[in-house]
Amino acid sequence: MFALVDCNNFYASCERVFRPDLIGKPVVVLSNNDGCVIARSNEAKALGIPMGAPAFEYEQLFDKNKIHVFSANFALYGDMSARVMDILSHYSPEMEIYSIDEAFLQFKGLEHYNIQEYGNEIRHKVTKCTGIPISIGIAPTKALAKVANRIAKKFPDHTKSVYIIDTEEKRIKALKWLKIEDVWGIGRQHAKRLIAKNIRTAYDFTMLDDDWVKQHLSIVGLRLKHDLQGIPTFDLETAQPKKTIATTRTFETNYTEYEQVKERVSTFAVSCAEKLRKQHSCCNAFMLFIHTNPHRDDLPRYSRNIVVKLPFPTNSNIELSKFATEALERIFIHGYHYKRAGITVMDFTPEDQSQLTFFENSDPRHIPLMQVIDKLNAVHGKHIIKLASQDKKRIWKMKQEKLSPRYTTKLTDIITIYV
DNA sequence: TCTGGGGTCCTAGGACCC
DNA sequence: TCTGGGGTCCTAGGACCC
Repeated sequence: MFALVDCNNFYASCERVFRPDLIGKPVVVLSNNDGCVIARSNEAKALGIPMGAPAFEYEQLFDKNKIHVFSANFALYGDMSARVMDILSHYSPEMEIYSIDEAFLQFKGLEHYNIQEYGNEIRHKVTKCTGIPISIGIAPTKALAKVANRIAKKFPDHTKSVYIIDTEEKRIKALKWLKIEDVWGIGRQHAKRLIAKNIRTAYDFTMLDDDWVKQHLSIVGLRLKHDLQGIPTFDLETAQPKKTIATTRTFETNYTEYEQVKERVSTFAVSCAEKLRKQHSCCNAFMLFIHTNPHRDDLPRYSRNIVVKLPFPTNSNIELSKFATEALERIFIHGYHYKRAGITVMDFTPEDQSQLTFFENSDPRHIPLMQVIDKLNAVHGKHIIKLASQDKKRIWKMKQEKLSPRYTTKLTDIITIYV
């Protein structure tokens, strides 16, 4: 059996852990730059705030309904996630962390356990130790565990937030209940096509012909169909090193000057280099993009990206920053109002086996240098050491007007308890 | 009028997830 | 005025090999 454990309204729940006065009240969390809504408590959902709602359009609604608004506090969410995952790992040696707020557990050798009680215990433990409410779906396959989780979430009173699909009757009932557009792996495009064919539920989908599914939804869709039929098709996946790593940001204001954009690009390159070193990879290529605000019709639009193959693999801040700013020179055009830029590094080789090339190589002195920089940044705070091309005067800042304290990761932000 | 039969690798685009 | 930031996989088609 697989269990899918999912934290309820995760970011909103993290904020509430340290603000218990907000329990039962509407809470939303905004994306970077306080741009749009990325998490909502149940009360906020009930008030009709959609996922991705632009904050500026909903300001009045927030005020009118006394909705508590938070800027994204990823330091807090990442730390709370680690706590939840740590607890979950005690309940099964086989676990896949699927996202910041979800994990699959595989249950083996629990045939003589009462699975329902086991699920209740996990739920109780996580809530007690972290304050984060969770829902658990348990079923013979991963896709069905996803379905069960949805039921647990939708009917918390009935299920006590733990639902098990362990009979054919339950499987069919669940699939007939689940709308096709809510099936894990069926996105907008597929849903549209399926509804046009009068496939309205997950059950209808499992009744389709294999060949048709494969032809229209590829092998991915066919595997999903089998998994929903109760034939185990998806295995637990172990953490793999990433194949691409990106750092991209929307700017708080429009940038018109090359120097402004160059500073951001240099910082994105450094961020990618740091992430590369964390997984002991070097990149052989990257993609840089810049574009103007696509939502503004009154300003001329410009959007370009450039893929650069490197002469040698690297994960040095200095080299990557240099290549990135050189690439920027090639696509930057004066006169536009730039709103967003980003870098994706790709085509990785392991750090310890980068091939020396004939003509040009990564500067070997950068290896110990980067080690020292990483160490200093780890001990003395993020980014105490920067390149001269980065943000000396802090010319940029992110809009974060409603940021909560870093309760769990910064000593000065720790809560005070009055006894 | 008739024009072979295999492969591999790479890339762009499209779909999906959180 | 103000609209996020990451990832994965698959397929088709083109370029190239013999």
